[in-house]
Amino acid sequence: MNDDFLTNTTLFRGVSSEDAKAMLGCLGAYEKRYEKGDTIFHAGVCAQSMGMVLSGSVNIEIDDLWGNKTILGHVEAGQLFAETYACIPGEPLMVNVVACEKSEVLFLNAAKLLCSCQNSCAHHTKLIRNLLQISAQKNLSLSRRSLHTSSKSIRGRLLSYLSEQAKQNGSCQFTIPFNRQQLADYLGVDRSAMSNELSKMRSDGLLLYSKSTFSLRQSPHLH
Amino acid sequence: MNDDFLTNTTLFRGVSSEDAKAMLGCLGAYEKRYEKGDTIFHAGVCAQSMGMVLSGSVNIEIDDLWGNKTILGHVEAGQLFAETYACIPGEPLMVNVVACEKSEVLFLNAAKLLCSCQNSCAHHTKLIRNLLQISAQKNLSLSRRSLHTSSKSIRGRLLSYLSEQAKQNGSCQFTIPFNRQQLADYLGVDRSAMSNELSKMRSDGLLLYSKSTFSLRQSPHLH
DNA sequence: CCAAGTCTGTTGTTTGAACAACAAAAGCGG
DNA sequence: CCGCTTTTGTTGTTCAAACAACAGACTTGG
Repeated sequence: MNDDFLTNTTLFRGVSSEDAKAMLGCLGAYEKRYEKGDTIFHAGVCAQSMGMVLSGSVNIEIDDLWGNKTILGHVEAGQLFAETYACIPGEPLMVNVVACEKSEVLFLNAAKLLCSCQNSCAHHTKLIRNLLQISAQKNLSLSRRSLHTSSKSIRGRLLSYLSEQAKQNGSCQFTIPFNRQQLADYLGVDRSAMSNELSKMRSDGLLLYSKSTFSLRQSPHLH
Repeated sequence: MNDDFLTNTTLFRGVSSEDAKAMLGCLGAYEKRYEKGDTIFHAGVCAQSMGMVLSGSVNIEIDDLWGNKTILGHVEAGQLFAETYACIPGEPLMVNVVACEKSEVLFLNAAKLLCSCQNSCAHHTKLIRNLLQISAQKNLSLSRRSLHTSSKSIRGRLLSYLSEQAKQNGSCQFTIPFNRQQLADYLGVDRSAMSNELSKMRSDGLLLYSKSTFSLRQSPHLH
């Protein structure tokens, strides 16, 4: 792990690099590596720890009884996952956490983070404040997915998602963190139907793309 | 407001009734009344305050460009809304908050709650911890909706939602907080198609219902 | 470099859900 | 109590998306 990796994460923002490292012991931290496709947390278990992605990235997924996979979110280096469950001890996960690629994860003991131990860690309060921010952000990203899946048509969902990506990147050209199957799972539609719709949208002059890089044309707000 | 209303809310849990009341001034609190259907917060605005439902209930909704309404959640007396936006100053709401019925709302200034003013309010830290819990819970309820809308069929969505309601109520018979239109908006399906599917499920012997009260039969896990 | 596997795009078929329109029932206010 | 509004249920039609099957492009590792 890079020396100032932690200070640049949202969780440790405002804590010096040395202090952050010192806190790791107090938080029962340990690292682990995963290969692409490995399941880091299985739905149903109670997570003792929350995870911070050190490298690579992971997806938050729901698999229902009928085999549908739904991707709720994508977590990149520096970000947390399962912190929700960490804040509600005893709550079983309703999602799977799966490595998108070769990844390293830092686990932090949730109980230790939340308890107000007065000993070594003067920064506990800071961390809890940061965690509140992170939780609120996660709320937004869950709401955002609901927004993108609120349209009943594939085209509507694609436009909703893609125009937001463009906005987030501050450019009409951008690369998304999903391949076709993952994008389909995120938007809750069939992959082949989605590929088909993308073609139509291209021939309608709405956008260009190759692989995971998209380029939106002038009027993505029209349907 | 009842004398020990606040102490029984998740936000003020652990704070005495007197202390809670004393803090209200510090939090810039004020009350407001709404009629059924009134919009409390409009999407796009930046909420200065978060709301606590004192009586009645409100829905969190998304209206997309094509007129689809999606209900993300239902907030009852004692619970908060817009606290996500309170934690991320400057973030515009992507949802509408609409009164489900005649309701009273207590607004609390977000900035004042989050700042660590050392003056009167010794309980700020407590409140922030409670807010973290609340945020995590809201995360769960958003994830839960994603779970219930992950099936592509109306029946699958209904079964997912209804079996969870049964579990939450600890009984096969329970009353849901939605009417048909609201349930359809929550599950992201057409109301009439949903009514139709409910009839079929009844004649298939899966459940009984009248108005908003349902009674599940033995095997709600089959499709 | 080649072979095996993965990812993406294409097409045709089928189906389930949206939609529209209406009837019946329930709730509400005067 | 009666008329008006809202809610719920029913039916038929239409259409978009799921599904299945496949071909070509792209990766990857031996």
